Amino acid sequence: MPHDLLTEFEARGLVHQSTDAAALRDWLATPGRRVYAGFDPTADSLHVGHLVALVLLRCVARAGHEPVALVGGATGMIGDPSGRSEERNLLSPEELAANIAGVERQIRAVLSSAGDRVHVVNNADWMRGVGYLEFLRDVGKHVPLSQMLAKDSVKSRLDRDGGLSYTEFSYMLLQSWDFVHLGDVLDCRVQIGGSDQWGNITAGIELGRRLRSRDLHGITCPLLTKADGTKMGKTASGAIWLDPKRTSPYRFYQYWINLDDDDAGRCLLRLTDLTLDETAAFDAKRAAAPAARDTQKRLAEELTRLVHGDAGLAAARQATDIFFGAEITSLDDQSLGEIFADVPSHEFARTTLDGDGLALVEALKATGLAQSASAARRTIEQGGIYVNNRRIADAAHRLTAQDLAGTATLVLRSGKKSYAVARFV
RNA sequence: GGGGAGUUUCCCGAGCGGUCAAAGGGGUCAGACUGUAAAUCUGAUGGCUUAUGCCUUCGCAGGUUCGAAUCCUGCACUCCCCA
Repeated sequence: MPHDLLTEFEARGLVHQSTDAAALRDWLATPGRRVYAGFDPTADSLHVGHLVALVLLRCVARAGHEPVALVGGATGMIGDPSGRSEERNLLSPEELAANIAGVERQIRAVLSSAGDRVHVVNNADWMRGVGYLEFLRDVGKHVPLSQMLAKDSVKSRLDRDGGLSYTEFSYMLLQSWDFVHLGDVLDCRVQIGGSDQWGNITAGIELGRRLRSRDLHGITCPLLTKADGTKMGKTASGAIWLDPKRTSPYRFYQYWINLDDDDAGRCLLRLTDLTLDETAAFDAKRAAAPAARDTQKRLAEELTRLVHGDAGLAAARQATDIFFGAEITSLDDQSLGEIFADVPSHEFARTTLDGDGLALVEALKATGLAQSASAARRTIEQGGIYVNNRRIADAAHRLTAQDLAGTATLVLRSGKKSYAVARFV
């Protein structure tokens, strides 16, 4: 590592706010320091928005320190009001348990390259046994209400109609205590998080000072946004998840491939392992030959491998080759099944192909590629429908055995990127 | 409590007795161009066995009329002003 961690973060545009930089550098000058980031199990999978924090932790490991990933088994029961405009619904214990398992697995997978220097902890492990009265006396007593009320996350909510419940208000105390506790047991003194976590982080720092006379530090990274101002990782059809069951490796890969030039450049810098020299080289290539989209390809490759492994990347690439390739003529069902595994599919009775066959319009409706028969007809007439990547412009077209790509499968496509598989069994 | 304004198709917003499945914009979906980009341009955008056809839709329920999103009555909700 040519630089210390903080300099590295700064060079990659990953610092939004931080506590005293000199003190931070000083503490991080010793290798093997522990730095933590928390992840609340609000769903059974993390999404792209969480990727930044994970990447930060990976960066921590690369810099010779030890990342601590905290899964919020306890805090997840409460719900963080930060950055939220409305009160959260509480999760059931079953949901929570499932979410914790899913999130923890993903964290371990993404951080696996850092080996045994990674610590994954769950704050439920130390919060479970803490009694309410005990907590109020040991922690609550040391947190001034004036400071809690001054936090933006609290203020903005109090100004709203919905307000905020005592439960969510207390969230800050739990996270503060986590920070102090990790200082106690792991000598972890730095917390990193998204910019919306600044209030919670500083609350923890303050508690550490009061309770332990300990110097804690915090860094927040800017929210990743796209050039158009929207959040990175959000699409019209929802978030991009890390769980392949929610977002297939192919769609994950495609998300990055489709980023525009500037966004791709920033993501390469912020989300990948590439050295600064390497990212600079990509900047140059992009300026010289934007059409080659080298940046997008490398970015998609790096991140898909990080999240889905080599196998996931291979599948995504193979699917991409087929999807954006020529007419599909001779592929066996097995390959088709694998390549299109993540594409919506629909089964029809084999006999529907007999005689006149199955109306294309019906097939489009059944697979969900068209909302209604009318919509299907319109799209066909506008030249937007393809069977096995061959355009069909006749709205009255009927599918027969001749249209099969494999022995029992054919591939439907609407527009450039929406696919569906029809299987005839 | 008194007075006023409003509720239209995914969203905003026109329409104010027939020519209204309803202008315009946004969004979305296709097409062209291109780099699986941006911008731009074109078309489409309630449903149906695709039909100068039928059905559903203009807050809800009734009514007037040959005919209503448009008029009347009641109800619900929203907003504004005066108390």
